[in-house]
Amino acid sequence: MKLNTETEDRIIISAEKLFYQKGKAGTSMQDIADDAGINRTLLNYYFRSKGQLFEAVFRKALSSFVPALAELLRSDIPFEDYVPKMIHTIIDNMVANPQIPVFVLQEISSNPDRMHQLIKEMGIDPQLARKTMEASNNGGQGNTVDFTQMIINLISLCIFPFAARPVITGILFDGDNDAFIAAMNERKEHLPKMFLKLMSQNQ
Amino acid sequence: MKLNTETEDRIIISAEKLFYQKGKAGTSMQDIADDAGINRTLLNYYFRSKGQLFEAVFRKALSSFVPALAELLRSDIPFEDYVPKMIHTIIDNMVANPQIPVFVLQEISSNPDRMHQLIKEMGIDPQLARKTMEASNNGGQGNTVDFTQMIINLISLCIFPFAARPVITGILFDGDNDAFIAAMNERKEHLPKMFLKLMSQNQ
DNA sequence: GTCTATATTGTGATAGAC
DNA sequence: GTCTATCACAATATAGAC
Repeated sequence: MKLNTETEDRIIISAEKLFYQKGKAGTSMQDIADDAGINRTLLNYYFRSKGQLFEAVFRKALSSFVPALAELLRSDIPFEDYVPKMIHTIIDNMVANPQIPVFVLQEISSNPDRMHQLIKEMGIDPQLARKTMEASNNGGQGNTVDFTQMIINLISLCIFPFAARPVITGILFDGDNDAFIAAMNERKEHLPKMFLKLMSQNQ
Repeated sequence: MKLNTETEDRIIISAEKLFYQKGKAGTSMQDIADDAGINRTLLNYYFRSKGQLFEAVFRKALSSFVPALAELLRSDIPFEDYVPKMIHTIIDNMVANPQIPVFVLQEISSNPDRMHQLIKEMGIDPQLARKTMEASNNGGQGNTVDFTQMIINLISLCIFPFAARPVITGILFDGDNDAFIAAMNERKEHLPKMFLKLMSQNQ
């Protein structure tokens, strides 16, 4: 087709950059147009409204990491087998797009009502999730509570450091962003070891 | 003094509520005035500008949990001794104010340049933090790397669940917010046990 | 301290020429 | 597809009456 879809791409790229950093309300259509180097009205031509443009960016952000999380809940292979794989997947995703966690969490926090709808769209069935949790937990003494906590631990350990990246880099790595990234990559080995130790003791 | 400072308090209360949920740009002065049930121009009378009102709210939010984190980095008692205390302190703080993590992280993400200034104001010396980390780590084989990771783990495990509260409540607790809070309180016992196991094995 | 009125600028969105 | 011109409205902020 036309090579002119280039314009649409530039809009998306600039919109992502600015929405990620400043949020929806903190970014004006003019800001995006300026960043993309195009006329402001073209944003309306391609996406009709700011809301629809934001929606496109938000969905794209979700789709970049939700499938991995959904698999975590849906999979029926033993928990300890896919923990290392999940950790690698999530952290690699976060290193590639460190701004997404805060962006998504802020949007969900602003519009909590969306969660129901989003959970459906993401193909996550809470009932199934719970069933999976209980089933996977058959080895131990039936401590299902610990299993729920384990999932919370897993995503917390993988995602939070990126949500708090400026803080952690500033305080623990003296502003050195490369050191932060290196530490995150180390975590891909560090965290699985941790989980293995915990699980070998727990059952 | 005058009981009329009541007005100022109502402004702060409404501003916190709205800024926490919708962010700075997502909240208008009119929104705050309406929520507080007062005239819009009174906001300017008391705080001069939206920026200064936001600043007051932001500082107050920081001061609600930064001291605890600062102590975590500054303290010279052995790591394993104050881990349980820190976990209790942080989680209790988060239960009382679950919206603060996203609020603060979003603001810092929007204005990363502030970090330098904030670190100074919070009384945290990165050099001292590192020294403390290395000193506390004298028992083991000099694996300082793991110690940095441990601190990241500690704050991740305590704070992230609250940043992702709507997501976790929606997916893991079927929308039941009380169940979420209960799980968070359980974590005050669960997490210290976890850390004890890890540290007893690590050295 | 609290209100009304107003100044000023910014914003999202559309119509219509090219 | 891209631009200019324009609209309606919302936003922050201030001046001045009470």
